[in-house]
Amino acid sequence: MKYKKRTPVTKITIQDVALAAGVSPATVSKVLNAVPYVSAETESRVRAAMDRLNYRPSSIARSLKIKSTSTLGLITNDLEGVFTMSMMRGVEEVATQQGFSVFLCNSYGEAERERAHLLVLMDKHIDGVILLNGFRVGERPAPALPVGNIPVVYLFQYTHELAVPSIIPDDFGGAVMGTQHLLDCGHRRIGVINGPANYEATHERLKGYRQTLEAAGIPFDPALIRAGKWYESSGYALAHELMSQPNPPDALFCMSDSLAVGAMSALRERRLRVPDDISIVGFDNRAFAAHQTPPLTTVLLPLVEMGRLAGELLLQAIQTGQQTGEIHRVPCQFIQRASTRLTA
Amino acid sequence: MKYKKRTPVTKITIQDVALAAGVSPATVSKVLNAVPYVSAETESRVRAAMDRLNYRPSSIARSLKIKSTSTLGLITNDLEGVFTMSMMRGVEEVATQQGFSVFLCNSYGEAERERAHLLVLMDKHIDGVILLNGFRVGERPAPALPVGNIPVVYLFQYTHELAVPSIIPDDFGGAVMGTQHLLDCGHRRIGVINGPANYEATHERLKGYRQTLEAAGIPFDPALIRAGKWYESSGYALAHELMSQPNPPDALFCMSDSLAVGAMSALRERRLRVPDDISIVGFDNRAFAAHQTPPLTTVLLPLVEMGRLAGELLLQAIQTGQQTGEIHRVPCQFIQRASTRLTA
DNA sequence: CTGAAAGCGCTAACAA
DNA sequence: TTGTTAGCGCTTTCAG
Repeated sequence: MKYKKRTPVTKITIQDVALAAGVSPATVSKVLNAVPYVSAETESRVRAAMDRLNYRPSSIARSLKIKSTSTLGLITNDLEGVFTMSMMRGVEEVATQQGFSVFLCNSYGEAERERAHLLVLMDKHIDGVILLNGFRVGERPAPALPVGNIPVVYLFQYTHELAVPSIIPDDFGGAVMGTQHLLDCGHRRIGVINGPANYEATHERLKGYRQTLEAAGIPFDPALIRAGKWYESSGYALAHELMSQPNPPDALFCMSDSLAVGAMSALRERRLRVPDDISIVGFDNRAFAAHQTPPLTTVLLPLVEMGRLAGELLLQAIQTGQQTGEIHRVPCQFIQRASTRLTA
Repeated sequence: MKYKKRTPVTKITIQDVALAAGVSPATVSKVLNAVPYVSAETESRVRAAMDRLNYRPSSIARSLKIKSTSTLGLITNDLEGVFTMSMMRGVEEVATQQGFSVFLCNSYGEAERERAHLLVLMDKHIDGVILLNGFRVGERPAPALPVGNIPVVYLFQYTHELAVPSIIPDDFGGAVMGTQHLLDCGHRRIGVINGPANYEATHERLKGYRQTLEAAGIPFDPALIRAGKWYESSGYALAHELMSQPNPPDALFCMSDSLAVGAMSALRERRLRVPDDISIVGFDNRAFAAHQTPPLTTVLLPLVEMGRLAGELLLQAIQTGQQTGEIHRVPCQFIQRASTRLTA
């Protein structure tokens, strides 16, 4: 009776519930937030009123009061990049699971747009932000706008200007896996078709290859190494080059699945059967890898897992209020399919 | 590793600005919202105070008052689908441009998750929602949760249960373009490699092909038509089938770029040069189409444009408060590259 | 255990 | 033109 009744046709508020349950709004708030010291009897009466009225608390009003929105921002520099999606999926997954929503923002790689997004995100009081790179792992500067004390994580990139977590794949480890598998298959002359030198990944992967080889007592032979673009056409051309040498490789480690597809097509032209005559391993585990003939053995880039980790680290930072400037290298995963096999 | 601890920071409010400018909060609000009848002198004083204090209004507080958040929800059933990204890009583009933010939600195609997302989106007071399909165009039921009076648009899908706008590509028109081009090149026996029958697109496209042929006075020959999966391997197999017939086609219209890539590889095996011996046209304009050898002539699926339209229609509905249950077919676009050419 | 009261930061009548 | 006054719907001391 002491609480003003409001028109029930509009939004149902905590007041309405209080009135219906014969308690005060404060009490309703308490059951809403699972605050202890509410009698079971009162609680059930309130709960009953809530779902009788079909009550849904307003996150806006709540946010205004508690200064937190259960919302995070995801700013990507490339919404078309081949790797972007999977990482986003991982982020969305853990965010949703923990009751957070994610704002999707595309900066197109432009600082000005990033600034603008950061501005509105901060106005909207997001609790944290992920800066996602869709192209290639690399270093980048601080956010285009000082984010004050809101937590940040770098995904598929890293920075030294801020003490925030970064998440990148373990390219080195992935190359070790691929190389070791080929070694285990009995191959001794393993050719490499790599990507452009301006990707850190190409160096990491080559290093992984080289180190694994040397650990197995096999000398590194520069004649077996080629590099070009990441595309199929490059794989095609370089495989031909590699195979037309006097002492050609008996296996090919292609540092992207596209490269591998191109190489397979060259191999086919040379009447070499995969995997009978030559084994081939790709990298990335793109969707099409499984649909090749034969299905491509490859090294999975742990994109979804990286996205998940990004989400987890961000949520953790939001909850604990602190974060460390650590670089997390997420391990790759070896995917055995039919383009490699044990040699006799 | 360095720890970054977050320090509490006192937010600057409209009060602070009012105080600093020697006016009332109401007046500051007025300049903020460009309400007329504020003297130029006062306005500039307020503005000065605002940026001296580095003031940023709280959208939360504002939203609570005005009951609108300049935010929309985007719920996709597939965050890995090949078409999803481009559509999202279009949506994000127009949203950002009009000062809206977009919440990214993945339903994984499950009604329960869609419901859950819708629930929190509505709690967060979004102004509208886009239901995006990442797989294939098709009909679907109403949203998994009654959305009351908030505007909805269906993207890459449509419904008859709700009078809301739907946006789909004009597959028929796209097929007409591809076929007409091949006709213009001088081809008369145009083979078709199609996708699975459980995609509406395959029927629309075949219809476009057939109608264009007949309009040109060329009888439809079922022997020239093949269908299978959308994958490369299918294109490869079906191209072989088609070409091993007594009277083989002199051109191939593949209803996806993947199919076209597979077909090209079969053609290469048969020692047929593209485009010298045979022309080939794809569909979709996936990223890899441009990187084939030769670069693939194809029909662009207008995904980004569709995303944009979805955003525009939604924003329009938000502004006008009304929407119509119309199905918008966005035209495809012909992309000429090097896999087709005029025959002598 | 429950409720009254005081806001969170902003907007919108209505006065002045 | 500008300021006063009420809230938007919720949380949170602090009394009772």
